[in-house]
Amino acid sequence: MKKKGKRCRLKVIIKQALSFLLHSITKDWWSMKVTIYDVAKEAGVSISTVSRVINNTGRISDKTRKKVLKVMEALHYQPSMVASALTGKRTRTIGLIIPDVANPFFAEIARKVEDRGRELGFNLLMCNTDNNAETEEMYLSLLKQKSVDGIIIGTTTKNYTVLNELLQAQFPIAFIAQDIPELAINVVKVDDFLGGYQAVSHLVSLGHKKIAIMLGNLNRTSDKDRLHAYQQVLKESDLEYDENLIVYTDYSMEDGKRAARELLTSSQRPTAIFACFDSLAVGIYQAAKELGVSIPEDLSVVGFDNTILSTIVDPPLTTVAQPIDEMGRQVVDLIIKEIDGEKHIKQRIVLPPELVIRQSTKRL
Amino acid sequence: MKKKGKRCRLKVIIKQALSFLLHSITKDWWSMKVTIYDVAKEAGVSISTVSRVINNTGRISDKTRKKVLKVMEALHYQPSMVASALTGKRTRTIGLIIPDVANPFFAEIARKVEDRGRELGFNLLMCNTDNNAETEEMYLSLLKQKSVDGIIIGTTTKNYTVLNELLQAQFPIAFIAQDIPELAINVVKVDDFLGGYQAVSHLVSLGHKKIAIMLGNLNRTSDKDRLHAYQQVLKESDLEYDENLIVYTDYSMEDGKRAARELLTSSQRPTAIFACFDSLAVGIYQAAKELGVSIPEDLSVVGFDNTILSTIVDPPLTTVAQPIDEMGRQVVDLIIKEIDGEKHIKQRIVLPPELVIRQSTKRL
DNA sequence: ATTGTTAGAGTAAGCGCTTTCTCTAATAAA
DNA sequence: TTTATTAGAGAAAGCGCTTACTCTAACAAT
Repeated sequence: MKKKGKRCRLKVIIKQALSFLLHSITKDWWSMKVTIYDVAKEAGVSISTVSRVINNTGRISDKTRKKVLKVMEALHYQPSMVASALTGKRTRTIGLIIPDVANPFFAEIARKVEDRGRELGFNLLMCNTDNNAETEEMYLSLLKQKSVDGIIIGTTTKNYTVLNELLQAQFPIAFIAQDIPELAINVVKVDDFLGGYQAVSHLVSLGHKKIAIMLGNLNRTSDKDRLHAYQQVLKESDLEYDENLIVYTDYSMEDGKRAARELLTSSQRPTAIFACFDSLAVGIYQAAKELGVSIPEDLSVVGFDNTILSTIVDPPLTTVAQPIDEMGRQVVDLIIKEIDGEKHIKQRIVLPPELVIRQSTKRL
Repeated sequence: MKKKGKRCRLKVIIKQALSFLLHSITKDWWSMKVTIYDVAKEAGVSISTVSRVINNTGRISDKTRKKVLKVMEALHYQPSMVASALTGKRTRTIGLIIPDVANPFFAEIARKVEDRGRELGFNLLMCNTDNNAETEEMYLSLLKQKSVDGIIIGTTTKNYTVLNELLQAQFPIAFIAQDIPELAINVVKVDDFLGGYQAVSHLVSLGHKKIAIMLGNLNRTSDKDRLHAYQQVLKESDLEYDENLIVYTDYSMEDGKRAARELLTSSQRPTAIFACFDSLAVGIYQAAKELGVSIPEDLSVVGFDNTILSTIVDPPLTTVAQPIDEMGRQVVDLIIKEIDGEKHIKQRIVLPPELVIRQSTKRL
């Protein structure tokens, strides 16, 4: 009575007083959290035995196991993951840091990641940062505080400090659609160079000579790679490289629209644009419509991502497909492999893109 | 040495041996999880004192507080939320159950909910169920096991059993864009009847007489309300009510497309369709395009939601706007109020919709 | 000078589990 | 029959924190 003092007070007294009812009552009407102690007492065994049947570890006689299981069911017992997390087990939760779920590309990624996570018994803590470094840093350390088992990052991190700390702490981290070449990290991404190459080649093969490229900032390796591809195709095709046709913007529709408006009204109006994200491409559609430029007659557009957007716009957008399904699946597998710690080696998985030709591009 | 046996072993020995370095070293290179004990020892106080400065409770002299804070910083100490959750404090995590983040409507909701949650210091555990009852039930109990502080539901639950259990257990729950009229629960939603009324009235005012409605299943109160509005407008306008113009489907683009194809090729082809979700409307656009039916010339379409989709399609979609921002904000506020337990009264918050007229509707 | 307060800080129990030991009884080996 | 094993289960420590309670020294009141 002294030892487990508090535990022995009101709660237990009531439980005991009513325990005779427990066998016949299946509904958890009383809803006082039932713990492993309650199960143990009710089953007449020790908590360690109960723990063993929960985790299916150690040796237990079949009779005991059955008895405990029955009681667990009768009491509607559900082990507290908080408690088990405290004693060293995983939280079975992973953090997902992305710029913005409202952006279809990331929404689709989030969906796939969650799906795979669920299959493997992990939940997703979703964090939107708008690529804001502070928010990102906040989340990074918050997630650690919450003891998530790992973090999947899809944002343009520049938080090398925090990141390095986590990395050094052996904290499981994996990047999706995003890379930091100078770090030994887990990455799953599409082959951006190849994707860019396919996109621009396609345009060139259609006879376009004045091809613009619209991209985010160069901190993103993916953007950089796509730009390099663009440059290389131009060079290989002996096309003139015009600085004015390189447009830096952000990643939203509005950004694309703004940039496109400028581009389309300039004296150097291109006949084709390679937009590094579908969302930018949509912005281009809108600007074009405003300006009476018709796609693909007056302007060919190639996007990147192959999100749902590309099938919705009119005309359907020719775009470079990222294997979002596969990517989502693989990051999760990657990070869980690291979580399980089976002498995991950090690796980069680069998946092939696929040019999906629809109706936004036309021979000149 | 016996009392805190394990705690006093290798880890602490190493820590002590190296403690003289701690003042000068700011990087957490050694990355052994630093606990409240380390801070206490380093600061020369008891853990309860450290706890007090962390939580800013009880009385502490300024001198002590400063000292402790300094050590916390030096050691890069971050309290474990798992541990504090076990001792009765909140996990500061709420669960969000929706059908599918890849659906723009829910993606936008998820975003707003997360934003407000972040402002208030809560994280979001995201769960996609595809409206599958089993998945939903699984999540419901999993979230409880993970001790989330509350659950926001945006799916068409039929899990009255589990739900009732949670409700009876006083577990904080709030619904968004979704209601179960026969239960006393927290709900934030748009006025579906009014929205439907606006949509159909608009169509009627444009001279349409053969108006179809496309909706999900009637388990959703929202769909039911919109249908009732449809019926009421028809009645008020003395228009013929034709069962064949009521189309039940699901909520995805594909569903909309399929249903629209049928509707548009039937002998009873309507001149206007009220789609209960933007996604369905987009499906209609696609079917219409396939069939050479032009919008709005041959067919007027009104959507519902006002997601990003409605501005992307061509022509821009006339739709009933849900105040997603406000809704997201309010559910979070609602549920947090219940979490904080300030004698919270369950309530339904019904927000006004707004008909946004774009170019998908035309006078007959 | 004596007693009463109280500010400031420490002690220790407890949260609900996991896990290492330890112990007992039953079975196998001698 | 005696001893060695071992299957099965309990005891107890510990995870990192919160908090009720206790204690002490300093100051105020008498």
